[in-house]
This record gives sequence, C-alpha cells and structure tokens, in this order.
Amino acid sequence: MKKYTPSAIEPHWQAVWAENKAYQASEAKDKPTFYALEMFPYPSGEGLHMGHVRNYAIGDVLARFKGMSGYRVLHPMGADAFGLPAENAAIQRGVNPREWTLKNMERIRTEQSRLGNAYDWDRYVGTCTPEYYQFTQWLFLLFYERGLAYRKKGAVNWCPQCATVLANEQVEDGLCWRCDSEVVKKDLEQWYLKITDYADRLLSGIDELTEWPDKVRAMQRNWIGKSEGARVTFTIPELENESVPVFTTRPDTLYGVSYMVLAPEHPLVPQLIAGKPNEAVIHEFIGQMKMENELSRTGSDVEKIGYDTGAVATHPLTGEAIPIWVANYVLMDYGTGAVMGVPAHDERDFQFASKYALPILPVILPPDQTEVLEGEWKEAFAEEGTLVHSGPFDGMNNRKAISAIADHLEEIGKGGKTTSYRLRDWLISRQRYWGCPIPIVYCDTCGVVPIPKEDLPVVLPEDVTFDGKSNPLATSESFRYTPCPSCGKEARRETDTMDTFIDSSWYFLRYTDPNNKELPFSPEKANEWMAVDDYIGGVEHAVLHLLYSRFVTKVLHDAEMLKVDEPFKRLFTLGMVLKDGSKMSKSKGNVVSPIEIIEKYGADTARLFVLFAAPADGELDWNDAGVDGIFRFLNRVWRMAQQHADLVREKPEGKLEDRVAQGLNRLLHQTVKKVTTDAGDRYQFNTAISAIMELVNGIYAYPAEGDRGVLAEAVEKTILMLAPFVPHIAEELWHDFGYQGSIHDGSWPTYDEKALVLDEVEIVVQINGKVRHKAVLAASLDKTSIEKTILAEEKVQDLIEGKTIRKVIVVPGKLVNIVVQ
RNA sequence: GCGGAUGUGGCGGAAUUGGCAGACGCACUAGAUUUAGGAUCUAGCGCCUUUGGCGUGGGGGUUCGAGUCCCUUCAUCCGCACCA
Repeated sequence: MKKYTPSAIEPHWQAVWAENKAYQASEAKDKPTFYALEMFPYPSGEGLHMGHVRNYAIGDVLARFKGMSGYRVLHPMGADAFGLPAENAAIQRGVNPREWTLKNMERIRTEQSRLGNAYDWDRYVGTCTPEYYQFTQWLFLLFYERGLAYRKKGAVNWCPQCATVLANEQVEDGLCWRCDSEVVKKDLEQWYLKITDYADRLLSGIDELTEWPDKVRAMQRNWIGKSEGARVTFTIPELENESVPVFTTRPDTLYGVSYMVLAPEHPLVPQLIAGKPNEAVIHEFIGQMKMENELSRTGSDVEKIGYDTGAVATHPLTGEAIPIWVANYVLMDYGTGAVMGVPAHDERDFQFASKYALPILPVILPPDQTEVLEGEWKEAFAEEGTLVHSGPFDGMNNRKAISAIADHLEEIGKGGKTTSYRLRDWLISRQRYWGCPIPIVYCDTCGVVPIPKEDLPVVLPEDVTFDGKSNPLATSESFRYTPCPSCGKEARRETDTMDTFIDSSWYFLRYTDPNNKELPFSPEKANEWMAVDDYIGGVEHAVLHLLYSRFVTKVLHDAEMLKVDEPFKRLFTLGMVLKDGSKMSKSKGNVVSPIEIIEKYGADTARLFVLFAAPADGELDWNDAGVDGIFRFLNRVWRMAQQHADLVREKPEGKLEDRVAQGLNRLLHQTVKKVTTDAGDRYQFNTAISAIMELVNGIYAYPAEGDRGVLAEAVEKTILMLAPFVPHIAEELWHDFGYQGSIHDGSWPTYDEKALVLDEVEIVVQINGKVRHKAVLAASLDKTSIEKTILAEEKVQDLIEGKTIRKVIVVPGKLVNIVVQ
C-alpha cells in the first residue's frame, strides 16, 4: 500500500493548481457568485503565525465548500503593505523600506501557498505599489471633491515614539495602539475625513448587519456613541452676552443648575479670567492639562479638579447668575466643551459640588417622597421622578419634561433638541514616509490645490533621510517642491502620508477589478461581486478597520460607484491561538511555527487541527498531542481509501438489502447533512469534522462481507467531504480513485431525507423521568400503539408493579415517560 | 459604572425544537499484534458508599421531563469608560 507522505503530495498538487490557475475567479455569468475573504496580512519580517493559519483555514474551507456547491467563487489575497515597521527597519538597519516590504510580501505569499489555500493569485494586491496607491489617492480626491476631506488645526494625539499623530481609534487607554507609548496632545493642522457626517447611517446600518457577531455590532454602536439630548444656551453678561451652548441629556434638570463648567481648552476661558483673582492659577492649570495624556486626564478614577473663573453666566430660564468654573473632567472635543452642573441629579456633578461646596438644588422628587429634604442629599438622584422648583414645569414627570423643556428652549431661542456623537472625524495625516502620499500641494497664490486625478500617482520619492525624528518626505528635495497644478508657480507638496487604515478600507473592492488602469474599480465589476459574502478576521478590527471600510463603502455608494452600502454581508471573528494558556509570543518562547508544523505533518494536518481543536470563534490552545491525533486520523483516512480504491473505481451498484448496509447508508446521509450545515452555514468546523470522523469509524466497522455498493459510495463521499478541509490528501486520493479532474471542481455530495428515516427506533422508557429501560419499536407506530406496546413489555410491568400509573407521556421516536405513584 | 460573552469529565469540547448529558478527539488503563512506524487493532474510561445514588458554577422556580426556559447569586474573560 502506498504510504501517506504529505511532504510529497502537497507540493505536487500546489504546483498543479498553480499551473492550471485552478482557483481563478470565473468571469462566466453561469453561476451565482460567492465572495470569500480573509483579512489580508501585514507583511512583517516574521512570516506567518498560527493565527494566520487559523484565519485562512476558515476562509479556505468556506471558499472551497462554495466552489464545490455550485458557486463561482472569488477568493483573493493580498498584503496590507504600508506601515511603520518598514520605516523602523530603515531607521534601525538602514534597509530600503520598499525592498524590505517586497521581500516580506514574497515570503508571506510563499508561506500562504504552502497552506494550500485556493486563492486567485492573479488578483494579488499590495497596497504599497503605485498601481494600488494611485487609487488610494484617487479616493482621497473623491472625498475632497465631496467635501469629506478637510484640514483643521486642533489638539491631536501625538505618539512621540512613532513620531506621528494618531486617530482617536488608534489610542487605547491613552497609549499608542502600535507601540504602547504614552500619547500626548499637540496642536497641529491636519487632514481629516468627515466620518461624522455618516455617523447616523453608520449607526442605523448596524441593524441590518444581522450576520455580524453581536459583540462587534455592540462595539461599533458604542464607539459611535449616539446620545440624544438638548443644547442649552447660557449667556455671559460681562462678555456682551456672548452665548455659551452646553450639551445635556438631561434638560429636565435645567432648574437644578448651580454652576457651569468649561473645558480648560475652551476658547472663552482666557477672556473670562482676564483680571480675575484666579487668572494666574488657571493659566497654569490649563498648561498642565495640555501636557497630560489622555489617561491621566480622563480616567474615571482621576480626581476632579476645578477652579472658579470668577465670571458668571445667565440661566436661560430663571435669569439667575451661575458661576462659571473650569475643570479637568470636561472634554473640549465632546459636545460643546461646556457642561451645566446639576449636582442633585448627576453623580459627577455631585462629587464636584461636594468637593467645592457648590449648592445642590434638587428639582426632581423621587416617587416615594412628597417633599424635597434639602441638605440631606448624600448622592445624586438620577432615577425617574417628578419635577419641583422648576417654574411652569412643576409636577411634570421628568421623562416628559426632557422633551418639554427642550421644546420650550427652542421656542424662546435658547437652544433645542440635538444629538451628540462620541465619534470624531478621522484624522488621517501621518508624519511618516512609508504610506500613501496625500495628493495635495500648497500654493502661495492658489492656496490648497488637489493634484488632478490624471497626474496620479504622487510617487513616494527615494531621496529621503530616515532619522526617526523628522518627517522623511520633508527631507526630499525632489518631492518637496513642485509646480502648482493650477497656476504653474512653484508650490509646496503636502509631506504627510495617509493613515494605513485608508489603504485597507477599500482593498476588497480592488480585488473585483485588480488591473483597472483608469479607476480604483469599475462599478460593473464591483457590483458583480459585492458585498463580500463571508469576511473572516480578528476581533481586534471590530472598530477600526471595519468601521472605516463601512464608511468608505457608503461614500462610494453615494458617489454611485457601488450599489451596496455595506461592504461585508457576513462577518466572522475568529478566536486567538494560544499556547499553554497564553498568547504566543517570542518573549514567552511559546511560539509554534506554522512552517515547522507543515514540514513535520503537512499543511492538511495543520489545517484540520486548527479547525477541529476548538470552535472557530473561541480561543484555541495549541496542543502537540492533538496534532498527532489529527495526523493519525488522516493516516486512517488514507488507509481506508487505499484499501477500497479499486472498489471505488468499480462503482458497484448498491442494493441496500440488509440492515447493515442500510445502516451505513443512513450514516452517510446523516453525515452529509451535518457537514453541509455545520461547515457551510454555521461556522462549526469542529463538529463537521467530528461527524466525518464518525463516518470513517463507521466504514472501518463495516463488515468485509457487507454490500459493496454502499461501501464504495461512503468511501468516495467521505473524501469529497474532506476536500475543503484537507485539499491535498483529498486530491491525491481522488486521483487514486481514477478521476482525472480535480476533486475541488467536483460536486458536493447531497443527501436524501428518505435515507435518514429509520424503520425501527430505540425508545427510551422512563419511570418518573428516570431512564429505566430501552425498547426497539417500529418507527411507524402511532402514540397509542407505542404506549400499548411499551406498557405490555415484561420489563416495564416489573418496574411498575404495585404502583398506580398517573400519566403516560409519549414522544414518538424518542421516549415514553410513565408517571407512577 | 455601561455593554458583550462564558461557566459541562483529567483536558479540548458535543448536545439546531425542553426528551438517553458527556458525541468526536486528546490523555490514561488493560489486552492483542508487529522487521520499531510519530504504529495498528480490541476493550475500558464522569463521580460515589454500585440491584442503587449523584452529576452541566451555586440557590430557587416552571414542567411528566431542564445543560437548554424563568428568577436569583457567584466567578471568569473581552470591549468601552468623567462622553455631560
């Protein structure tokens, strides 16, 4: 018998598939389309890790399964190739970022090939190539034309380590998402994309993403942070009644305002404190706040610190004078940068007022009280109640008052209902070299001038210096100055590049039309494939990449380049791969190299193990003994197929005359049904594989003298069902069965409900809910006959002897429960 | 604090609708067999005081019947967090 040698068969079939372009997406319109996509990798210098293997194995099973099930499949791969590590390599080792990246891309690609994934390599996309990034620039210009790209000066997140600014989404707990350095604030003029214009659509669109994990949907909702409330305008008499709007979700508590707080960065603060006793102290405080990082400034356990400006504002309804304070807990970039303080009904305000002895004015009466007990407030009351001390609104339920007071403010021109979002605009400028240049020039005569689309790409220059401090593009003499596209005079180029998340927010569209020279993609081709039917990746992109991609897709939809306005129909987030309970990392020394596993056991074993060992959405603890088990299973499959290969070639007619043959036939159909739904619909690869294992066990247990036809069919279909999981061994065995074409073009087996029906079933007999006996009955019996037959059984008679039957529950095909006393 | 999960043998995990808890695999035990291969085959494998009893984090409930439904409680993980 031929021995199973993955190291021989895997490279062989990989070469054959590549030669035949076996997984090229078909342009023929004869079948429904299926777009399977895994998040593309960043080509680091490390090559593939187990997380990649797991990610790609899931995607490949789905792609191959759909391919065998009558779809034409688009299953592309590429590389998210711009980014800081390439530049750091340049700084540290003096290598060229482009060469370094291209080398890594090549390595990852080779390693991906060795996994046997069914990619259409002709559609390969690398985001750092001018062929790709010219269209990233094209998209920037589209955003610019549509008023969605703008420049703004403001306090931005700056990572000193990476020497660049970051978007809000890229700051985690006050630290840089990439290098964990403390992020500081810096005042800079930067480019933004107006994602806030789409906040409401990005939020409501989540409702339609029913095939996304709830967790991710919740995270996105949370991130967008829609909050309905009211704008309330206070005026400042000493500044000629300058108005200061505040945002509040509780306009019902407006009569309880005892002070107002501005963010330290609020533009009115310097005027308010001019000449006041606290002027110097507050200036110092503002200076401190600017130095502080996000975490120490806004963490919820940070103590509230504030100063009285000495100025007052006028309450819009009562006309009373309200002291104006400045405090660390008010953020300039949420709402209006100013809040009203209602200590009686807000926990934070209560803390602040208690600390600084500001008045606490209750205006909502708890339902169980008839009178406000002044001076006895030990905590803020934030529940439902009735308004008191609120002028014309006294006696109103506070929920109703939220709307009533907001409407009233609107009538008198002092505010009105409004919505606030936590989401901020997307800051895309990066002071780094290895990214997509922003196609803009600054001309002394014409101002900000976009590069015309026909002059793209704006190519990254080579004559740059990497010192890790300054923006490298600014050091390029050839790049920095260029004639203004509008007037022809010398103008300065924008020397920042774009956030790499822009590159990855449209790559799935490029795959549909990867060689287009005129456009990022033709609407016709994109519409043919979009949306992505199955998108597989890590949950770490739940907000960043997935939110940006949704935004870009909606803009392209509005620009009439796409019919869909959501990019990913179904999303699957896989769990992490661990070793000994913790994340694999070089520092812990617990990294299992995919390539070593492939060399030792073969890619098929690696794939099958990561799919079998745990549910795909949970954590997977790598287990060497488990890998051995999977390798043994594949050997068992191999022996089974080799032993019966001649039989499968003969295709003997199955007669299904005896019970044993019928049993194997039923097991086969059951397995086809389970594998089809588990692997095709439910992402339950572990149970699909265990079902196939049971079938293999069934075939081994099948007697040598049994019906040949059923056996041959079962063996052949076992291999067909294994094909998406373990493509190489399946292909090899398929050819051993005498087939010429690829098993992966073959049809996925179907099952027959009729074959699943049993003529005899085992009925569990319970007495008072406890299993006491089992009986085999004809499946066709009705309830009454089952009851009669069971009660007549001798064993049952013994069990209920001397007891009174109170009730008999019969579930046909399953059980009989006799309730006795 | 808000939101999303998860709790089942020695281990990873099964159990679409309320109907035999522990499929499948790992590990382990005993036996068979072998020209030694990372073997293969057969049997066993939740716990206990074993004609029986107990058992899906704990407590309560609904039901003839609960891992599954309801209430309550504990623990762990993840995300967000002074967002007015």
